[in-house]
Amino acid sequence: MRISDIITETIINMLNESQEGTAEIQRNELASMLGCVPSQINYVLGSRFTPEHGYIIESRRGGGGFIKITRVRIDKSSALMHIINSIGNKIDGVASRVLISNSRDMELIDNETAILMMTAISTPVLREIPIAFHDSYRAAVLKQMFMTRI
Amino acid sequence: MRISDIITETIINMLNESQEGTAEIQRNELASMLGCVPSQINYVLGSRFTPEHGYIIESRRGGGGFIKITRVRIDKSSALMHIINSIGNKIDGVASRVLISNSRDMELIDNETAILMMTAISTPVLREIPIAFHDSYRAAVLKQMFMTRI
DNA sequence: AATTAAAAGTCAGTGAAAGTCAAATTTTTA
DNA sequence: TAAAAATTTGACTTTCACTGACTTTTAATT
Repeated sequence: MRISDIITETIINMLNESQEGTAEIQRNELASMLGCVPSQINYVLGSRFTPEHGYIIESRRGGGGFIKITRVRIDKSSALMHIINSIGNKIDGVASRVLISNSRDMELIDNETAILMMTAISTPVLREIPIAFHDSYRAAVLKQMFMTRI
Repeated sequence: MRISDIITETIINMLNESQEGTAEIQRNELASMLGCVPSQINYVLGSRFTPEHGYIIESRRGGGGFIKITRVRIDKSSALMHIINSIGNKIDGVASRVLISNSRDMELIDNETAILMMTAISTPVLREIPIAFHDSYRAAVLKQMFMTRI
C-alpha cells in the first residue's frame, strides 16, 4: 500500500470521526507519524482533496500552525442542475467523460450510474450514429440521464 | 497456444479465485511472469476484457500502479445474454420498452437501471439523431447497457 | 521593534509504473 | 492463395508517487 493511500485514509477517518466533516492536522506531526516527508502531505492534499473532489483546505503557517480540511456537502440537486446547464447542446467525448468522472467523485451519481453513462456514450454505441451527430447526441443523453438523478 | 490466450486464462483464473470477481495485477510483473512485453497485457485487456465482454478496467500509473479488472456479475448472465442476443441490430421503440419493462419484472435489472434505459431511448434523445438511425441506435445502446449488467 | 524559531508552501527532479501507436508477423477467412 | 484480421513487439509518452532543498509566513521571544 502506498504512503499516499495511508495518508488519504487517515484524513478520511478523521473527517468521518468529526460530525462537522472537518479535520485539523499538523503537517510535520502527521508526516513523522506516518513516516514520510512533510511535503508528501501537500502532495496528497493537492491530488485527492481538491475542491473538485469536494474538499476545502485552509491553513496557517508559523508556530502553532495547522492545516484544516473540510468536506463540503453541497446541495445535490442544485449541483446536478448546474451540471445539466453546463452541458449545453453539444459536448465532446473527453468533456463528457470528465463530467461523469467528476460527478462520481462528488458522489452526485453512484458508480453503477457512472458506468451506465460511460456505456451510453461508448464507441460501440456511437458507431451506430453518424459522426456529425455525436456531440449533440452525447449532450442529449447525458442531460436526460442526469435529469433522472435529480 | 498463443500468449494472449495464456494471459486471458491467467486473468480469468484470478477472477474466479476471488469471490468479488475482481483481479488486480501489476502490468510489468505479470508480463515478465508470462514472458511477454508489457504492452501485450494492454492488447489482451483491450481485445478481450472490454465492457462489451462484461468487464470493467481501472488503472493507476506511477509507483505502486496497478490494473484492476472487474467482472460485472455472473448471476443472471445467461438470461441477460439471451436478451442481448435477441435484440439484434435494430429494435423499435415499442419492443424496447417491453423488453426493459420485462427485464425489470424479472429482476434482471433494478428500477433505477430501467429508468436510465428508458431515458436513453426517450424522445428528447432521439430528436438528436436522424430517424433512419433510431432502430439501430436503440439496439446498440440497449445492448451495451444490458452488457454492463451481466 | 527586532530577532528567532516554528510552522506550512513551492517546485523541480527522479524513478516507477501504465498507456499509445505503428510496424512486423502470424493466423484466419473468403 | 490473396486479402483481411488478429497478434506480437518495442520504442516512445504520459501519469503518478515521492523526495528534499529552499522559500514564505506567522508566532514567540528577547
